[in-house]
Order: sequence, then structure tokens, then C-alpha cells
Amino acid sequence: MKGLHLLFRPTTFPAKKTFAPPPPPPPSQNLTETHFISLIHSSKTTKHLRQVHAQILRRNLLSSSHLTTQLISASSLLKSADYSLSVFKHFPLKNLHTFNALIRGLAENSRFQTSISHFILMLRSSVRPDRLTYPFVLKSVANLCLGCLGMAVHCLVVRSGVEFNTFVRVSLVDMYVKVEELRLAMKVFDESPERNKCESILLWNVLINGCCKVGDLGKAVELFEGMPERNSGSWNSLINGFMGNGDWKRAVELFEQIPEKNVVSWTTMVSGLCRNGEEEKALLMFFRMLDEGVRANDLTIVSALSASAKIGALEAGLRIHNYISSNGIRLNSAIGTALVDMYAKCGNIEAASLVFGETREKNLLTWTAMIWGYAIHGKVEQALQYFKQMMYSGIKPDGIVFLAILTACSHSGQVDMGLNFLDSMTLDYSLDPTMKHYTLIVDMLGRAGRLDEALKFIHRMTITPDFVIWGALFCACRAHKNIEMAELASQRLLQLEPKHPGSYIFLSNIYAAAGRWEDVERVRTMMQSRSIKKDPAWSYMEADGQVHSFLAGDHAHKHAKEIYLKLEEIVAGAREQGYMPGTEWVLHNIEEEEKEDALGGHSEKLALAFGLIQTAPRTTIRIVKNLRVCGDCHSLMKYASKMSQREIVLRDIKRFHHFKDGVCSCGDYW
DNA sequence: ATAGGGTTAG
Repeated sequence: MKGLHLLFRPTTFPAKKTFAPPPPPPPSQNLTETHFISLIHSSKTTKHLRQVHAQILRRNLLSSSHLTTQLISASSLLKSADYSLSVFKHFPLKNLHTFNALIRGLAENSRFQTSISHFILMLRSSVRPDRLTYPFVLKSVANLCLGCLGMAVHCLVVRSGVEFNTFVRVSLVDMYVKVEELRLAMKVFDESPERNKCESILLWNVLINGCCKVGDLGKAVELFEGMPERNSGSWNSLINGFMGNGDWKRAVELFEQIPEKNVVSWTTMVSGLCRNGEEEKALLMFFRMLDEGVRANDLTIVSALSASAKIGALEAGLRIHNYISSNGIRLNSAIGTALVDMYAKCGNIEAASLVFGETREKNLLTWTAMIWGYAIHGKVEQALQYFKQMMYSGIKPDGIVFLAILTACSHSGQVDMGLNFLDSMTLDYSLDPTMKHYTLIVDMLGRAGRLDEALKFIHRMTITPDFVIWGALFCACRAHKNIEMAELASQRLLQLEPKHPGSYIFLSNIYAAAGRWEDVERVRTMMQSRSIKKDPAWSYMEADGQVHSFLAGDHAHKHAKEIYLKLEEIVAGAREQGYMPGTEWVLHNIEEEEKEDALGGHSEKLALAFGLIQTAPRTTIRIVKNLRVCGDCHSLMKYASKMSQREIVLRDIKRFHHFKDGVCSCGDYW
């Protein structure tokens, strides 16, 4: 077209110009305008931008909408949505371009609400939106999940005549996917002309993503296979779909077939495997990615660190930390938080605290990770001190950080302080306590032996008590040998979950502890007649970097003979002193021996012996140099809080316990 | 004629 235009340019009548010369724009102003535009583009900080802004105001160049637009988009690029808003307010000229730049900038800085309100302002000011306005308005609508507004904007799109623009079309389909109107998304897709479909792979990708979201993987695969062309986004969307629906094996298969894997592909795998409880595979994937020379970004690193944290893989965590430092990756709030969390959950609270100090941008999540770390390590004073500091630095607490604080109180037996925090949470911060908060309170009262108060608390609760909370009360009753209340609690448990093996185990345990063997038998028969089975209790042990696993009572381990000998020795010792040889007793004995010969070569065997008799399944004991006990089961927790100065390594309970609705099949709760 | 654009990881 341009060529044609040149060809037909009337070159024979230049004289006409002399009669009506268009007022030549003052060259000086033109120069300054381009000068400022390049200044704006080279601005690296908002401060710099402010200076340029001031100069522009001084030269009275307010009428240049081009400059306004550039300023707005530059400041939103620097992630300062507030500044772009103030620029917008101060320049009097608001046209299509300034509006577009503003709406775009706000949407890209997650200020969706404001973005939409400026779109409405735009309509009110009779500035007609164009094909470049809609993608961002639709993005904001999608992120706020405003389906009705989305349809209204769709109408405007049609009225503006940009309905068939490829970008607008992709945004429409994506919006309908995000507001969960897959039917409408499909409709827009199906009504798209072939030209659009061939031009844009994204139109397909977005729809595949939508099908995956609603779990229609068949349709997703069908679309994927029917595409005229695929890019890595198509693969990633489908893989993510399989990950989201629990089929990580299929996801891995697909991943291996991707012709060109990018960082997103790898990150999808790392985080997807981690979400599906395959943390070891997630870590292997991460390190394989590094081996293949792909550079990890923030998201990849955060996913890998969270995988390490979940399984307590300290060595892997250290390698990732090393990668961060040696590749000059900035310790921003996301990475800092993930590192703090990893170190805390892997038992290295000192390292967690060190990283916390190095992380300059601390947000609520960073503080929460640190406070949680102290709470689970039994370091109450620090947890409380950091909580105060957090408030001091002007960060508002949320329900989660209160969970951490309540945990800290609970582990240190500071019951009244815990109750005060619960009050403060509702009264000072108007946060609604959840079942988890209530559970911690009941647990806390129960540990302190204040069982009547715990029961009263349950009755006074504003939400209906669930299985977990009665489980907490039950454990407390068991610990304090209050059989009547324990019976009451386990009756409620049976009512709430008649099919859950834990309900029966609870009841049978309490009878066993009281020596009421007929009642134990009765419960066991009840279980059998209702064909309820408890999963076999697996135990895992990491000793000197090697993981050992057993079922209770099995002899498959290569050191089984020695282990059982040691075990008998311990058990005999226990009987002599009149103890029931239970978990805690063995732990206590291990500790005693540690004092004598620092455990020397015995540590591994002792740990293994412990694993064979312990009743809590799927708990990991890590023995590295000094004895470290790790576990989330109640009995272990109780032990842990008794010896709060000892380093307690906690691992993600979901990994090692067989879970159903927050209750472990071993009968413990969380 | 004119400034600038869509997706997938959490």
C-alpha cells in the first residue's frame, strides 16, 4: 500500500503548497518532544521519570498527548501504577492513546479494578475504545472474574467493529475461560473465521487451557491434535492440564515429546510434580533442566525450593541456594521467602534466619515463613519478637500468620497468651478464625490438661466442630488419661466419619491404654464387620543420606537382625523400669545413649529400631551427626515441645502421612 | 499516516 501511495503521489503540483502552506510545526518544539521521548525511554527509575516529568511541565508541553502516553507507559513498565495515574490526572489532554496506555498499564500491574473504572471513564468521556483497548479491559475483567461485565464488554467489541481482530478474539476467549463460561468461549472460538484460527495459535492454546480447567481433557487433546500448528505454549497448556487433573504420568510423557522445551515447560513440570506429591521427581526435573543449560527464573526456583521444603531435602535446597548466589539471581521477596521456608522446614533455622536478614523486600509471606520456622522449632520468644517487628514495620497480619503464632504459643505451653492472640485476631484485626485456629486452641488447652475448658471451647465455637477438632480433643484426653471425655470425643468422631479408619483406631487405642481389652476387641470386630481397613503403617528413615522404609514388624531390612536385638534390649530395659515401651520411651532412651557415647556408630541402628516399633506411620527420622527427630504426629509433637531447645526437623506431613480430610490414618490429626 | 497489543508455570 505504501508503495502504491508513493507511486501516485502528485509530484506535478508542488506550487499549490505556496498558496496554503500548512503552519510548519515549530522545529524547536518538535525537537524537544523527541528529546523528551528519548529521555523517557532511557529512564530506569520512577525518580528519573519524575525529573523528566517536571522538565516537561516547566516547558509547558502539556498539550502533547504523545508525551503523556509515553510517560504513562514508561511508568507502568517500571511497575508504578500510582505514578501513571498521577501523570494521567495532571495532563489535561485525554485521548484514545492516553486512555489506552493507562488501561494497559493498570491491567499489567494487577490494578484490575482501577483499570476497569478508567475504561468506564473513557466511555463516559466519549472516547471510543479501539482494538488496542479491549485486550486489556478483557484481561482485567477476566482476572476479577466478572462474567456479566465480560459479556457487556463483548457487546461493545461487536459495536466497535473490532470483533474479528485476532488479538481481541484471543482476549475474548481467554476472558470467557477465566470467568468459567467455557460454553461461550467455545462459541467465540467456533465462530472465529478460519483466517483467525490459522493466524493465531493462541486462540487454540487459550481454549485448550479452558478445557483443562474444567477437566475436559478429551476435548483438550482433540483441540491439540486438530491444531494447524503448535508452539510450546500449546504443549505447556496441555501438560499443565494433565498435572492439574492428577495425571502426572501422562504429563511426563507429553513433556518428553515437546520439540522445543522452554523455561515455562520445565517450570510447569517442576511445580506440577510438586503439586502431585512427586517432590523427588520435581527436583530431578529441576536439576536436569540446569544440566541441559536452561536458565531458571524466579518461578522455577521457587517451585524447586518448595519441593525441597516439602520433603526436607536439605542437600537439594543447598544446591539451589548455591545456584541462586552463583548466577546473580536477585534475592527478592519471593525467592527470599522460599529459601527461608526451605531452611526452616529442613531443620536449619539459623540459615533461615540468615536468609531472612539478607532479604530486603520482606512482605507478609516472608515474615510468615520466618515466624512459622521459629514456631515449629519451638523458639517461641523469637516467633513473638518477629511478630512484633512485623507489625512495627507496618505489615498487617492475616489469618495464616496467626496460625503460626498460635502454634508457637501451643508448643511453649503459653495457653493464655494464645487465647489472647485469638481475641486480638478477631477484635483488633477483624479476622475470622478458621477451623485450623480453633483446632490449635483446643490442642493448646488439651496439652495443658485444661480439658474441661477445651470441651467448653468446642461447644462455644461459632462454626460446627469437625472431625479434626474432636480428634485434637481426643488426643489430649488420651495424653491426660481422661477416659470418659475420650469416649465422648470418639463417639463424635464415629458419628462424623463412620468410614474413616482413624475413628476406630482412636477408640481402640484408648481402650487399650486403659487395659479394657474386651472393648478393644469389640471395636476391632466392628471395624471388620464394616470392612474398614487401616492402611499399613509405613515408616521412612533417612540415615546418613540413605532412605530406609519399613512396615511395622517386617524383617526385610538387611540389618533387621541387629535392629530387633537392639529393640529387644530397649524394650527389656523399659519393662524393667516399669514402662510401656512406646515411641516416647525409645526416643528418651536414644537421647540417654547419645549423652554417653554421642551415639557413635549406633545412631543408624537405633533410628531403625525406633522406626520398627513406632506407631506413627510415615514419619521420617533423620539422623545426621546429632540425633534429630522429625515428625508431625501428635505424640512426637508433644515430645518435641518438651525438649524445645533441641533442633526439631519438621517435614511436610502430607508427604509422609496417609491423609484424608486433614486426618492421618494413624489416628493423628492436623 | 501517528504512540501500543494476546497465552502457558504460581
